[in-house]
Amino acid sequence: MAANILIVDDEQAIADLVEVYLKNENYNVFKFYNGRDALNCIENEKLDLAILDVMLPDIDGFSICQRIRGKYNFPVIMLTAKEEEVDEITGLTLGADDYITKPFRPLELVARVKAQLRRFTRYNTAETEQDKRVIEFSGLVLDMDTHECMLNERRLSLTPTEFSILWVLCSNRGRVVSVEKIFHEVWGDKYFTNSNNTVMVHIRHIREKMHDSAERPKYIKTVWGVGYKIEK
Amino acid sequence: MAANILIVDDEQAIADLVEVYLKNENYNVFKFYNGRDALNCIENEKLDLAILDVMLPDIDGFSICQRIRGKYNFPVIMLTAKEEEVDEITGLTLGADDYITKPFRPLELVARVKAQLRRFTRYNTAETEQDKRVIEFSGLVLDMDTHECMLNERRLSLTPTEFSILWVLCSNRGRVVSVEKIFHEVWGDKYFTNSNNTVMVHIRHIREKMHDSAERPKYIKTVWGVGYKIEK
DNA sequence: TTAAAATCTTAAGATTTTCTGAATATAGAG
DNA sequence: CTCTATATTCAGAAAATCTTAAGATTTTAA
Repeated sequence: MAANILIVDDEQAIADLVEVYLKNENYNVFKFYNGRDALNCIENEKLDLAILDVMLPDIDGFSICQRIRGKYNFPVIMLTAKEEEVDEITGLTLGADDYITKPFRPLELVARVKAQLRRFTRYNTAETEQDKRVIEFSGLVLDMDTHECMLNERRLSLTPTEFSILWVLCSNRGRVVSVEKIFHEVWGDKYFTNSNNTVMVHIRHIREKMHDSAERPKYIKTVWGVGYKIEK
Repeated sequence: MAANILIVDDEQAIADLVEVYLKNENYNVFKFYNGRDALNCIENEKLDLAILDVMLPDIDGFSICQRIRGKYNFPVIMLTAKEEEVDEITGLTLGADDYITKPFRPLELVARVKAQLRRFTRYNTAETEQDKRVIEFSGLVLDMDTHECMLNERRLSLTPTEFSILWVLCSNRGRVVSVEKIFHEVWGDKYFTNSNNTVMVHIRHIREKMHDSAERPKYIKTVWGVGYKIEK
């Protein structure tokens, strides 16, 4: 059975985005644009995790978090705008299990959600490849927590974007991943444009660091007309 | 029971085309040329999927998508024209489950629709031959996701068009497929002309890669005056 | 706060792959 | 044998991908 997740953010675009990515992972999503409705949901639904924006027009995220802590026992992830960094410590001490600063990568959000759910054994049962925070196969090791990447004992220093792209490719290995999908996963929809080759340039850089070549690639293969692929 | 699918596009030709292909797959199609009528349909019909053009004269696809997200729980596929201004598109595609850029192949559209419907278990029950994304029989394996093709353990590297044509032949195996039908499936009606032999050339290339010959073909047989056929 | 470094994005052009149409050849039907 | 449908070949056009580099932006360090 899928976990029930609450998302509250008065920025509807953010809440909607989060909803899409969570639904994509087959979670049940309860979405609200204000604190009042969220509190109501908390009382009436059996939740497994809550994602709360700190700044809400009516009841702020901290208060909601405290309310949850008082009566329930499920993890809470706080969303904070970059400018509110001062409050980070406060939020944590008030009992949030994790916090994410906006803007965030869908990939990152989903990874954090899974990490929190994992702490509650109920959802440990069928851990798929996609749920892992460390990917390791044929000489390649990727660690989502540290963003470290090792290839045959050699350490590749990847930039955040490069790491994210490689992560997407690796967590879908054996399958072809379209450029569109990479965009979707790494940047999120709102940065989507049709006419740029940003992904390609990053792929190029990753290949370079892997000592891989486009013409006869050992790792990242080009599937013409479809996308990129890493062999199983 | 067949799924209910909404298609909205102010380019009537596109909407009509999509309608034809979806009806061909026995879906119930609700077709509209503007956003207002579409919204009305969303409220009154029990939909299973929506295909929305981003640029509509009255209410844009993005708004419709948000409206759906807010109240319902079915997948949304967005249609975007490649030529559309980047600025217009940025931010407009938020929240869709998949994207297809125009022009697209009917085959591709149908495949994406099925992929989305599959995510909703309700329609998993009676998966027919046509719904599959992998075709496998007598030593031949075609994978729609990766565009990979294996013939007796040997890997054929087909171009996108070649793959599409072979897919059409295989998914209709045992039956003769006319050149016109191949055109219809792979390119869509509007590109159909009688005065070229493009399909033939592609068939030739496919046969070559299969080590097949026209005079005594093992796989793709020529049915004089009718079309091509792959034995069951 | 400012400067330096790292990273990201964009754009233009090069390269590679794929598609198409024309010319010509071959094979089957009547 | 003739007519027509299908096959073959190939070259130019079109499309997708790759490469490079410069400028913009963000992060880090002083």
